[in-house]
Amino acid sequence: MTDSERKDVHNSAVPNLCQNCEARHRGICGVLEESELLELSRNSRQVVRKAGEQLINDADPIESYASVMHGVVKLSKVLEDGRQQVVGLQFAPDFLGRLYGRESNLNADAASDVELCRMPRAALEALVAKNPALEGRLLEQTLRELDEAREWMVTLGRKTANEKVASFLYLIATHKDPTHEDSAISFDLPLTRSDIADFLGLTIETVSRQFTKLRKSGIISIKNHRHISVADIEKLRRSCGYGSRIKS
Amino acid sequence: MTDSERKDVHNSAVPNLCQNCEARHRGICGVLEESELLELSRNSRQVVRKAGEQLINDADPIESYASVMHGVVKLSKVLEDGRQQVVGLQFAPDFLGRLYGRESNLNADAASDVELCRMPRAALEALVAKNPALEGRLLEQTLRELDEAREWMVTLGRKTANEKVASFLYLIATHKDPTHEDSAISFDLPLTRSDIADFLGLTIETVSRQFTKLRKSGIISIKNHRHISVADIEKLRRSCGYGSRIKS
DNA sequence: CGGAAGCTTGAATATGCTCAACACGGGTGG
DNA sequence: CCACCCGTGTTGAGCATATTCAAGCTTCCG
Repeated sequence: MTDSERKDVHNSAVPNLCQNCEARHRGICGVLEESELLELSRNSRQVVRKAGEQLINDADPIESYASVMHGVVKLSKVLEDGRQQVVGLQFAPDFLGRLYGRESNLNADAASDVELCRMPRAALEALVAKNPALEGRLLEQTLRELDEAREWMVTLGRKTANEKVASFLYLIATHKDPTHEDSAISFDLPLTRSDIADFLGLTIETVSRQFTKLRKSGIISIKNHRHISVADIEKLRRSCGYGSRIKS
Repeated sequence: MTDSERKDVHNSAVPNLCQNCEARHRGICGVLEESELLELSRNSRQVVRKAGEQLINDADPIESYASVMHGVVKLSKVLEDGRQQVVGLQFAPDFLGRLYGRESNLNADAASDVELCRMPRAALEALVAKNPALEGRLLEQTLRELDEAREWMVTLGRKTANEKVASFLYLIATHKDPTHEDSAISFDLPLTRSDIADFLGLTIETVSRQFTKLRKSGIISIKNHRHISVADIEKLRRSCGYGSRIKS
């Protein structure tokens, strides 16, 4: 039991739903007063979805927002003829939904099995209007997402297929282990080859070939198509063509 | 003389610098109280830059922010080996600068001749902390930029060269005339072929060839390499592969 | 007028795509 | 238990689109 859990247990004002939610600490709920959290949680519901299920449709009017509690959510857009582009991935405890939007403008799907904490639009917006700190937290996340989107634009526009796939693996790896204290790391891919292709602007065949190439060159090893081991994260990083994202 | 100008003239509290600035109305300054505007303007300076001049470097620490008063600013990122990607264009009265960032993370260059209104970092951040409405305005702009970035990711990842060039022209055309009351429109390109190529993730040769193709198919006509006339904006839109951005 | 920068065009090439076959694993049902 | 199937992923061969390299043109400006 961690310190923060113990504190929560002794503090009757923290709602059950929020006890073990990451959004309570690092997510948007981290800036809320006890009374605000209580009020919001009364309106919130936990939602569970299987991998592949749609969460939000492009054209849907926005009736609720959510925090990602567990799993990976895939944001995508499609062209008329069906071509698809994944424009973002959201992990816990990210906030989900286009604030102030009329409609969503993009699709959100469960990439893995996910748990969300869904809250009604009006409840959140009322809270934002009342508490500037919440608006600040949302601004921070939006700025982070914008940075990520622009970083990815470089990948989409200027990198080779090989660099794209390496960049994707590097993204997932560093997300697993942000500090990367260790030079070796392994993880399960949260996306199918098809999703990866749509994220990278490639075909599944090309993605597959580049996986093979990275494997044969010893940069990664693959088990069961989904489990990736990276022996030396630096070597992977050097395969990315390298973006900005410089270590300070 | 417009109503708002007359009002400003009769109101001695509106600083000279701000009299004809778009940011005063549609930009970030639109949410400021008179006293706040006065305080901010005392710290602000108008800055003029020629096309091609660098405004902000990737690695620069952030010491000031700015509003675009006139012209077009190009945001870009480069890979180690020099490959470049334009990740955004900013027009008046957009806000310029990565709020809360340690360094800029991207380059900002004058795409055309530009005028900026530059304010010191501390002055703006103090104002943001004091006035939640300003934070709200910044959040709105950031959300808009995020929408645009994601829209462009589709263009970069999934469109053909021809659709990319059409999408670029459509972007500029609709920016000139957001209502597009008229089906015909003409304008000067604010970017060189090289910048356009870097925006679209193509080479200049491919961009040039697609311009020629669009011209030969009668969708656009070109004068002096820079001046574009679109006879029927709908026809151009249909060449874009079509994104989302649905008219409501 | 001459030179430079920006743009266009052409021919050959390469990178990633398409189409097609096959492999692997997990689940279902005989 | 094995046979079969379906979803997912891999591999190969041929092809298409965009790139590269090279030459020539237009516009601007001294």
